[in-house]
Amino acid sequence: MQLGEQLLGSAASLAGPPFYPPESSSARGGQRGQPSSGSPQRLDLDKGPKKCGGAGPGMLSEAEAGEPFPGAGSKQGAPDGRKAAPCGEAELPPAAARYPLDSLSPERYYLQSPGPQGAELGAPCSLFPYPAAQHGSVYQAPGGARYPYGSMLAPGGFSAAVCSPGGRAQFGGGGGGYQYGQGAAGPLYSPYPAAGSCSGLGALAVPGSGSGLRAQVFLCNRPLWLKFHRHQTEMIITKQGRRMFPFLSFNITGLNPTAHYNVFVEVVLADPNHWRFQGGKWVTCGKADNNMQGNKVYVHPESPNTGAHWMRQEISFGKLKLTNNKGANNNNTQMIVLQSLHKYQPRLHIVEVTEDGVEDLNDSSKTQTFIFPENQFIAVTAYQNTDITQLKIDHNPFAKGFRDNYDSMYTASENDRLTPSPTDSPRSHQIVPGARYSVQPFFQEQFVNNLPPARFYNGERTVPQTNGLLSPQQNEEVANPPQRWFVTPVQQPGTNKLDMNSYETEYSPSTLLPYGIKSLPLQTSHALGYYSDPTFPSMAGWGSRGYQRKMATGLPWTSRTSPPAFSEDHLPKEKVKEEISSSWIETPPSIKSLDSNDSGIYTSACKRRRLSPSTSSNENSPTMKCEDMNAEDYSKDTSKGMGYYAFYTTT
DNA sequence: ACGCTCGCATCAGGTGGGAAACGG
DNA sequence: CCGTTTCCCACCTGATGCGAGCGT
Repeated sequence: MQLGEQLLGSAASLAGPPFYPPESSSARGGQRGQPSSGSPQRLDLDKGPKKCGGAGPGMLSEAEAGEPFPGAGSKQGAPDGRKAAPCGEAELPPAAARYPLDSLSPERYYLQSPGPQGAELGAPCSLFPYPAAQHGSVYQAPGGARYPYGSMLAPGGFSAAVCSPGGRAQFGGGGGGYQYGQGAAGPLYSPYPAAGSCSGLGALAVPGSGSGLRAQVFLCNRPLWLKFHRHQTEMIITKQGRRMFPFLSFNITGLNPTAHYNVFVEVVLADPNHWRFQGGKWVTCGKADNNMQGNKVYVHPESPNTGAHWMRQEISFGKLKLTNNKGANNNNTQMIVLQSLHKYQPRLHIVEVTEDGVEDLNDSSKTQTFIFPENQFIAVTAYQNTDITQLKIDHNPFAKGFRDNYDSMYTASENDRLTPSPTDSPRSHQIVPGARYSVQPFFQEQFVNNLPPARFYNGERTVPQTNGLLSPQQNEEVANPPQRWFVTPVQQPGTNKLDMNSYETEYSPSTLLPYGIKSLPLQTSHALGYYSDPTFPSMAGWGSRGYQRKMATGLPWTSRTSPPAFSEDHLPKEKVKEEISSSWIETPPSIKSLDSNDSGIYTSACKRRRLSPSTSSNENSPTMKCEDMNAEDYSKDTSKGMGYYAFYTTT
């Protein structure tokens, strides 16, 4: 409990949003009758909804501005994928017990970043750690104590969204605080730096610099999250629990390789409002019920583990499930209990612990919290916004059954078309200035890519699609790299075809590395990801099985170093190549041959789906092209798509 | 005969849609 | 009556098991 609270507190402080005593909101929450089902407590809402109307616009805009992008989802692969991992998900991670999640944050609100759109999505900064400095303003919660926003932030300022340990003290045990923030206060807390403010990397905290190591976290599938966020991400919650999609996937750097850490995600209210989808927009209506009880924390199954372990590969929370069933939470540590129609903010907590997993509650400096505003989402029992639905269908492999056909993807309304228009699509990249590519998130492709699996194989896919897929905003990001994106991996000449074709090559987060990162031998099949071993966590949505399968084993995994220097310009292509090449993921023993993978996926796609004649999967299909593609070409393409990770750092 | 790889079948589980049920 | 939640459905992915084919 304490830990949880502390964490929260710290997080809050860093995030900027202060924690407030839950009083007001909690009171209402308690009234609700059926917490379990999560139904939005109508009591409060009832009145609220009507009110909403008015509030709508403003709130909406924020919501719409969307920062949300979910990313979760993967299935088995993932967690399990890391079979090698010490802790099985099935088992209650030791750490889990330690974080009484229930007590943690149910009542806290996370101050939502105001989210100037520009700042959020478009701002190049978004990819960078949010500068703490900008959060300097103090947000005074109604009746609450005031917490300086960024007070906790590292001096360097980068911690945008990061909560520093020190913050805990401020919150005292009171459990209660919550961060507020709804849009109103906007400017105050947002972790988002003012547009363009993100100055440079220089500001970034360097791991190890200063007192104590400061971790830096990258949101691996950020592009996908952003895409959802633009429309205000929605996450389905069900009694049995529903996986997030997109799911949370991070890359961490800056940890002490030998120290042990618990890594867990906490989901807290992003604002004190109850939301309702009205008139095609999300509007606030009434107050949120912050009394909702239930598990709010999901401890990564591999916790505790060494810093080296966490930094070695991508850390995915693909198995994390969201539920509205209070009753299920105590027993099920894989589920986080939420309330429908409430906006939530996931937080990543990294707590240094002893080898046996015991944390030092007296040393707040050992806790670091990272918040990515684009991860905000509204919990729903049924999708409200069709744009979100379409995004889910287009990107979540398990929802392929709902894709009429690939063509449809292209025929979708321009407004929200998820997939690239003919011009945007795959080949558009060719037209796009190289500069953009460089910035372009490599990973984006993975997540953003709407194309059917078959398309994934296309070697070109990486770059091209990315561009095409990017929404205008995203494109902007590309143009002005919001955060730092890492260069994509380059095909290694020596690798086999599979590798070439494999997603991992292109998409695997692992492949994306910040400059200067050194590769480490990959031990486990792959990142802590949840998408099956083969699959990359970050791939969240795609079947990864195939691709991974024949990934060359033994390829060294590259660990990331501090990002500071990411600018593409600074990255020598050669170096990138090296890194990429060295970043291959090791293939899990269980992995089958590539052929089976590829063929399986690819063929199945062809068989099952009607491929559009013009944009046939073949055309885009990496399968063919990838093979032909030489390493160099590949590297070019990949190098274009640089970043994938949103990078946050605590200081 | 043994081991390995590949292909196929099967199963478990995830997904959104739609209709029904529920509750204010 | 309306909004929300729940349940069931068809479809899909991914993991696994089994047998066939091949090489040693």
